[in-house]
Amino acid sequence: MLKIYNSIAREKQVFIPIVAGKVSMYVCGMTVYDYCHLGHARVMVVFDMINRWLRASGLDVTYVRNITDIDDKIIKRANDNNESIGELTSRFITAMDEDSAKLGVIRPDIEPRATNYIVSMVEMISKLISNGNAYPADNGDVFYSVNSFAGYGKLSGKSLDDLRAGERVEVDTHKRDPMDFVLWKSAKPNEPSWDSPWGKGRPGWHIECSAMGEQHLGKHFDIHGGGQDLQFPHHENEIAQSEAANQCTFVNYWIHNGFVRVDDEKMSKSLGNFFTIREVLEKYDAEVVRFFILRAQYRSPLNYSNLHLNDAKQALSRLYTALRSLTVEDVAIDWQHPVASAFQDAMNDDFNTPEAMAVLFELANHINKTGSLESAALLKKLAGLLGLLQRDPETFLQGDVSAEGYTPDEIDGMIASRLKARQEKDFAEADRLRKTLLDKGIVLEDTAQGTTWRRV
RNA sequence: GGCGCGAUAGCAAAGCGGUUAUGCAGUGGCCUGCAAAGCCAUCUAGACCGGUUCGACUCCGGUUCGCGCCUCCA
Repeated sequence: MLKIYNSIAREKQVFIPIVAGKVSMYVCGMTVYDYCHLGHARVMVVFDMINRWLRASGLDVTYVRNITDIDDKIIKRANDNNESIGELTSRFITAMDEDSAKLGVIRPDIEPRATNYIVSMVEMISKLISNGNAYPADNGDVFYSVNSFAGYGKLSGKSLDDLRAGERVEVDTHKRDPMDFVLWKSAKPNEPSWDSPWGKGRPGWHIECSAMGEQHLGKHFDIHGGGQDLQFPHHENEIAQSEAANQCTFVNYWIHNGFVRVDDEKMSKSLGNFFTIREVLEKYDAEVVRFFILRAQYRSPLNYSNLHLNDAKQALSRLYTALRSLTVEDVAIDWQHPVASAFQDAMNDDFNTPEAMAVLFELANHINKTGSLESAALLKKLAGLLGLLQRDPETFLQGDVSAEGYTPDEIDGMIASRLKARQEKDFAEADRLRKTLLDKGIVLEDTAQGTTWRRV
């Protein structure tokens, strides 16, 4: 029985799909004007893990993750770069796909781009106006009237009075209420624009997700996710739009993942303290990064540092070491098995990956003690549900993202020389060779089957 | 100012009203020519103050500190 922490209820709830056996899930994806950073990596990996677990649980999942390919920052960046918006966005969509593939993320079923759904957005805005939830202002913008929607604030736990008291919203004289937000922005010179009943313009940010969600998953669907920072105003506004337009509940379960931090501060563009995924992948194996992300519960803050990545690398090495030199068969998971059952319980408890991983380590310990092939098969299979441990162990243990030092052939040659020295009881020479390799980060391990090596 | 989240050992990170979380690092032992890996053992916990209870890291209240949202943000 899967339980999910539902942000709108502020508690864990048993997950009951709208249609038995099926799940409709929408996640707010990236605005493509720059490379993805580690915060984006967390969203991609966390919801990939959720997607995988829902499927492993036998559910038929439709996973939609949108791409925002039109907004202020994109327009500005394209101008700064002297390139077209299309060039800019397709460049960074390609980069995003590369990054996510490296992190072992399975592509969502549908990846809609905002600019392909302008018509749906215009329709939805028209509906909101005729329902009395939105109004065109005299400057050509169309605003959503927050006062017209009784449930405004139910996701973020904010009341309109509190929000107004915050008084951080810039006063726009065209708005009836300071909290009203824009659905349609009238075109300014040299900006991309589309025709609409209110003149040329482009959509506001929030409306795209309401429109694309409805197009692909219907007016009412199961799960909507994204980073914690989207809870307000983005998701709050989505609810206001969709529920006012469609007169029904928009989403049953809201899932928000915690931030990646640097020095206990949120990693963000505006703070400038972010690391791009590709920067990190220059130093660390992508699977180590994925392991690092899933080692924390998805709602907890996750501090990024080299120390923690190194720690994660050591831990993942332990799992791969347990599978080393074992021939693992691909068999179906027996969920009656107590270990598999413990893993399942952990995952069903709001996707508790740290506890699920503890089960994997207990399995590794058992394999190391007994050499059980059955346990090895189970370890690989369970870890696979998290998108981990699917490579050949030697490939992982001997891999080196920086690709410096000796080549495998050179290492094998030195191992052969060392073996000869050992046979001749010339341990000084044998140790010298071992030390030479160690200085380059190569550790030798003498086993009954011969000498193996790995990179530290 | 309003709303919310958190505080666990050297570091990271979970569950749990009473019984070893787990990983990394450390220490001792086994193994090894010596190592490494592995195995065994082991040291470091639950911010502070009250309350509930036979018993609290776990529940309740308060204090302190940290973080987030309230403006674009994953």
